Amino acid sequence: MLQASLSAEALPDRYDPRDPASIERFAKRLIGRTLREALKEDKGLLPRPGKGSFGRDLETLYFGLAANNESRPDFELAGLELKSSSLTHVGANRRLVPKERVFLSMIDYQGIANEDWEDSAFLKKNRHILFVFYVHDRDADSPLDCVIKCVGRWSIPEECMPELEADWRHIRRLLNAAGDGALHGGLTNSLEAAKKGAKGATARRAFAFKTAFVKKYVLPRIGWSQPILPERYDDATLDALASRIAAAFAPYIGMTAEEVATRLRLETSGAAKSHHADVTKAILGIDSDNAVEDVNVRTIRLEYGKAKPRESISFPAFRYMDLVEQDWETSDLRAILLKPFLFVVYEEEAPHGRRILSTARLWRMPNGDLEGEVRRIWDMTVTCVRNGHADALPRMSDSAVCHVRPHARDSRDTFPTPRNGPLVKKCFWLGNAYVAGVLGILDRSASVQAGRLSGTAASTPPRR
DNA sequence: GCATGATCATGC
DNA sequence: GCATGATCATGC
Repeated sequence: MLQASLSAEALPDRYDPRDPASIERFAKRLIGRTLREALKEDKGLLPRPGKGSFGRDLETLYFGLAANNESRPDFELAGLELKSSSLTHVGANRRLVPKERVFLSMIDYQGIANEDWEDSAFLKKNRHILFVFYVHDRDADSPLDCVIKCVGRWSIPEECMPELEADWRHIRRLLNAAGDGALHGGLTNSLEAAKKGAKGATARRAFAFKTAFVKKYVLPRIGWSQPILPERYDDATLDALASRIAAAFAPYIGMTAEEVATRLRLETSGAAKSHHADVTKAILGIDSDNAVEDVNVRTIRLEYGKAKPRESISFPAFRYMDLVEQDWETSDLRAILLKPFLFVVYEEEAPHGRRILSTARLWRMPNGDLEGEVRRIWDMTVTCVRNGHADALPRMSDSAVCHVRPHARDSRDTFPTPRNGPLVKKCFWLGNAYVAGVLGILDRSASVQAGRLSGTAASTPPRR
C-alpha cells in the first residue's frame, strides 16, 4: 500500500570512470553502511576480520582501482581524487566533528622547489576530491566496521584559494630555506605539512587539511550540516530541505527504529527503547540533546492496512486566560503552524508486524487551510472561552482539520478559565484524517469524504 | 470503527 | 513538577 515516498532512488551498482557524477552516485551507496557490509553485499568480498585499511580497501576493493601512486588523481579520467577520513563524537552533545586532519598527497621535497602554486602537484591532485567520511567507533575492530556517514564530491572553494596558497608558499619557503626540520603543523592555518608514517628519521610529511578547515569548508559542502534545519522557509528553501531530508532518510527506509538506532550507534539510556524522536534527530544529524527548532517533527504510526493514522496530532496545551488575549495574527497556534512539519512514518509491514520506517515527508500547511479552516476553529475556540463556554470547544466532528481536546496529566490537571472556573488543560489537534490526506495515504473516495468534512483541506495535494 | 476524553513516558 | 509528544480506553 503506502509507498515509501522518500525511499532511495536506485543507486547504480557500477560507475563510469570518466564521469565524476557517476562516481559520486556509486560512492553514495556507501552511506549508512560499513565498508565491510558494502564489500560483502555489493561485491561478495569478505576482507579478513580485524584491522585493514579503510582507504586502501575502499580504493581497490570497492572502486576496483589499482593502488595509485602519487601525482595523478585516483580517478584519473574524471580528475577526481578519492579521500577517506573519519568523524568522531565530542562533548556532552556528542556532536560529530572531524576526528583528525585529512592527509593529502605527500610533499615532494625536491619537486616543490620548482613549482608554482597554479601548476603545483598539490593542486593537480587535490583540487577535486571525492570524500568518504565514516564515523569512528572505538568498539569496532577495524575502520571497515565503522558506518559511513557522509559522501560527496568537493572542489576547493574559490574563497579558500588565497589562504591555501599562502600556506603552501609558506611550507615551500621553509623547506627551501631550512629543510624538513623547519616544518611543523602549527605554522600554517588551513593546509599543514604533517608528519606521516613511522616516526623517526624515515618520517616524511604530507599536505593535510586541518580539522578546522574540514569542519568549515569541507563537510558543509558535501551534504553534511549540523543542524540541518534553517531558520526561514520560502518555497525554495523548503524544496532544498526536502531533498536533503530525503537523502538523509533514504538509507534507513525499511528499517525499524531499533535497527536505525543500532545502525547509527545511537547511545540512548534506554537502549532498545530509543525514542523515535531521537532516531529522527540522529538521522538528520542533530544532537538528540538539542531541540529541533523551527520544524514540527512528528512521528506517525500506521497500522497495517489502515488508511489513516490512528491518532491525531497534539500541540502544547494552551492557557485559557492567555488564549483570550491573543489575536489570530500573532497567536501561538498560527506561529506553530507556520513552521513546516516533518512527518516520520513508521508502518506495520504485516498485521501486528514490525514497524518500519516508511516515509519522511516535509510539509507546510497550505495557507488556505491555515487562514481558513484553522482560523475558523481558533476563532470559535476563543469566542467560546470568552463567552463562558470553555467547556464546549470545537470537536473533531466540527472539523477534520483542527479540533480541541484535553492534553493534561489527568482530569484534575487544569488551567483557570475566564468564566468557567478551572478546566482540564486542552490543546489544538490536527485531525488524523487530515494528516492522512497530507501524507497521501487516503484513497480517492476517502479523500472525498475527508474533503467534505473539512472543506478544501484534506483534498489539498501534499507537497512534494 | 471512530470520536472523545483521559493518561502515559520522558526529560529537563 | 511540568511541558511535550505520544498513546490508551471507552462508549456510542
